[in-house]
Amino acid sequence: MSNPQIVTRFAPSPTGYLHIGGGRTALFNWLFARGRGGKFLLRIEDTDRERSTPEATAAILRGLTWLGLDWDGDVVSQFDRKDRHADVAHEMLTRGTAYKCFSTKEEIDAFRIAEEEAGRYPLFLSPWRDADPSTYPDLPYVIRMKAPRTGETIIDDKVQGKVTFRNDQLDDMIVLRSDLTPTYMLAVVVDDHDMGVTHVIRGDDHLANAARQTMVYQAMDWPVPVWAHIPLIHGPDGKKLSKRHGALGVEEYQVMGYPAAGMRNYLTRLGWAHGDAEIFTSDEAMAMFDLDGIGRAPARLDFKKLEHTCGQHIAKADDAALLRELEAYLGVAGKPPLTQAQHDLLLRAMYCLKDRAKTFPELLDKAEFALASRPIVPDAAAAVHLDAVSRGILRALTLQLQNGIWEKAELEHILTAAATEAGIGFGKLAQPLRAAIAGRTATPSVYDMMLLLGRDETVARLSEAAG
RNA sequence: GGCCCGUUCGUCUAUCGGUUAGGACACCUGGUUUUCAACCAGGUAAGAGGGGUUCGACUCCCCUACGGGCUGCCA
Repeated sequence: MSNPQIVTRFAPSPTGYLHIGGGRTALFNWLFARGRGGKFLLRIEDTDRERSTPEATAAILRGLTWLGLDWDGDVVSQFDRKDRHADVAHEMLTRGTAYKCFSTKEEIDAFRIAEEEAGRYPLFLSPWRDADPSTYPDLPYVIRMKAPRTGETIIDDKVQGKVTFRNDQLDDMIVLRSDLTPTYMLAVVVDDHDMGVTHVIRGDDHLANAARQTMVYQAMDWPVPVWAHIPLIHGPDGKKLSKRHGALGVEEYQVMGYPAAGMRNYLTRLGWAHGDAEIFTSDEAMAMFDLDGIGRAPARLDFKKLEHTCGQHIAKADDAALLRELEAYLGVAGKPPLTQAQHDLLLRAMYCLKDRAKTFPELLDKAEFALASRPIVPDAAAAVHLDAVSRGILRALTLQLQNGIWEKAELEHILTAAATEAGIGFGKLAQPLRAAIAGRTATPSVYDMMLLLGRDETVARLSEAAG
């Protein structure tokens, strides 16, 4: 079962929260590695000192943790490895696969602008590429890769297929900046190589980069990893996901009350399929997941399906685990924590709550009977069921409930008889009961609630409502 | 502008030259029901457009349209 040669990684840049698309990328890497006994590594691409923040790193780690995506080993900071990156850049120099370029940023910018205005492709070709080192000035320089100028570079991508790039379309990219810090193009390759990454699964915005990165691998004589560039997620309107679509950060989904297992399931199925499999656990997903099941087209977010998937997972969840996740939700959503009594009652009630909710807010709403304390204040919809006639029936019922045995068969007997006596159907009786017991119109079965609450509490609520 | 990728029901997708184009969500109808949720039965709904190749194309090729990505001393 163990397949030690498989190593994947997730490598976000810490410039904000964990994006929902990033979460899915991480998920795919995690599923692929874990399903094959491989390793899933985490690297923070923090070489951009201007935009990287420790807060963002913390947010990314929180997001991954909430999603249940555990990584192997320590989190790698790309910035911490800058010396190694610089060493590799200099080794490329020695190997003759890179060169020093003394062109200034201003010169290059001016060149690009001029070329674009002339309607040409602004491909900058450094005059220093083949310069004699004896002519080098004593000025700051960058190290550029000496990329092949002819032929083509082929990316054999597990998702996109074979993608060909003409080498004369690619410039000699900078690998080491004039301040001696590495660029992303160099850092990713060096890190992926050093970390032993075998499969690079990432967003397809990196597809073109893969060609340039391949050149770095070749320049260093390193084995090129297996590529899998997955399409980005789009908003419901098919446009690139942006702020106006609402929730972008993974943590926002936690705050909205979606369970992590449901999120994982939904995100796995978004852009990936394995026959007709729709609802599955993460273990099942690991067993099924494969790179060629990933679609080539960007997928759109569909909240209805997300909710349905989450509902299925809530219904199947273990009571205690679900309650634990519910309490975590309460925390992040800024809602008051459960008292011990509420906790205990909710745990006993979970069996009749979990199959009627798709999200935690819904579950909480159905659980109102267990959370509220007397006096029960009915909401507007429930209040209409507590008219004079209903209150009379409730009053009569209260007397009978004080004596009977507190078990379902007996309660059924009493309630059915009460309905018959009042000349109404059971449904007509159930609504005032709900209003009195829970203050709501949508609740679990009245029997479940009465049994859970116990005789004293039930009778007290009924008599209060009866007035 | 150049290069690259994509396009099957409203949405996520199956299909890997021959199917009445299947499933799921959503929606509609009916049923069940103690409200909500769930559940059962049924239904509406798709190969972007145009050319080829082929006995036969959703599937292979080309063009167009639309969407996306890259084109930084950002990642």
